[in-house]
Amino acid sequence: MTNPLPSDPYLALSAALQRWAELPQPQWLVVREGFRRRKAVARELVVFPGSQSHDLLFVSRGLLRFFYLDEGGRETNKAFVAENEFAAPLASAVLQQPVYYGVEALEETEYLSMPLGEFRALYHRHPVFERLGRCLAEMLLVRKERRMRSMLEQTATERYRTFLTENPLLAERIPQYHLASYLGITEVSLSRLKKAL
Amino acid sequence: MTNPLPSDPYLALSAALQRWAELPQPQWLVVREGFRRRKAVARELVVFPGSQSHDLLFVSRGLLRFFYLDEGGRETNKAFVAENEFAAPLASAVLQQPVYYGVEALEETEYLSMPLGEFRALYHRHPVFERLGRCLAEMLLVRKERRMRSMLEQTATERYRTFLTENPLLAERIPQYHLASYLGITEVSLSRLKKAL
DNA sequence: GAAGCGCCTTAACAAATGATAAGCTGCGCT
DNA sequence: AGCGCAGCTTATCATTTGTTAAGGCGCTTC
Repeated sequence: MTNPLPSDPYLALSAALQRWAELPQPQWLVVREGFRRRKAVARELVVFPGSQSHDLLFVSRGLLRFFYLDEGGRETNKAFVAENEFAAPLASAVLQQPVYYGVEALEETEYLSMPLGEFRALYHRHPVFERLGRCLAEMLLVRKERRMRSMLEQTATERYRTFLTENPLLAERIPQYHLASYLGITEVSLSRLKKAL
Repeated sequence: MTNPLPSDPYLALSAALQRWAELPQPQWLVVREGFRRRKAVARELVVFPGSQSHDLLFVSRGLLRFFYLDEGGRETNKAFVAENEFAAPLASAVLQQPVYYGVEALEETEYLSMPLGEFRALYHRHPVFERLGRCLAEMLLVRKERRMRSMLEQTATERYRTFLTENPLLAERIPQYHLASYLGITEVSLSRLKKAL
């Protein structure tokens, strides 16, 4: 049985943005205009690696997997982004490079998408947009900082345990082999250290 | 023989900021007022791990080493910051937590320091400060993104080679065992893979 | 129910890395 | 010169992780 009253993704977006800055109605309308509503079925490729289009994403339902793709064709999971979370190829945009990762939907996913160039152009229009941009960058930084520290300080086993405690619900939605890649090990190795409790 | 005309660190700071946004004279003076000039001798501890004071740093001469300190007392190098580079415990400030890393001068270092809380308070005073804050966060994000990708996709050997090609001069200023820690391996292991060319 | 597929586990072996200890080298100091 | 120390290397062995291959389990599809 699905939710009989599906919440408006734009409502969720508005709430998320308001947590960063008080967004006056006129400016909110500009943002709302920029974001397009999109859907992806499970296993659908949302962003193709090497894409020239940079999009700011906001997931309202479902789960996205972000992955690097090396020359050998091997994937390494970079992040998982679920409900009410943002994602953006900020580094690529700043450096004016094509997006170097791909995005795949792990479940049927509903999300909002706005060209990052368009969003960044707003910075010059009104200070509140600049603030949103700062908060976006800071949020991404905090996320990456936590991950970086975890990778440098912890062993694979510790990283796994940490992930489970911090994302108990999310862990059940992610296939083991994708989680392993995210933790920086192989599926076999993860299975092994799980057995060792 | 030292430089007979030592450049003004504030001049370097101004140039660095101007690269991010056109900073009008009055606002520049506010920033300049906030930054204090400091020096550290080689091996001096600039920031003690767990410190409650969050500082925005700008190195004008020398080299700083940023390191995590785990419960067992073991250090892991998080970053090296040299001339004309910024560093800031943005994640800690955003989450309102004590700084979870330490900073040590690897050489005699001259730097400018401003309380991060003071800097962030400026965001509400003028849009140009907000822009500087955004650019600061974006820069830190780009730096961390590159590092993260390198850690996930590359082997220790590849990371070492990459570091050498991208920072040939810096590599010679960093002791091997500190570089090893930065690369996520031990000093012994680095020595080993160097021999294997 | 048989076949196919996705996901997970297990086993056996190879490779990479850690831990510990010992020794080498350059350099500053007295 | 002799000493002490910091930084680097080397050797040895233990541990972790990767690789490859095989099989199990549940689910869907025909």
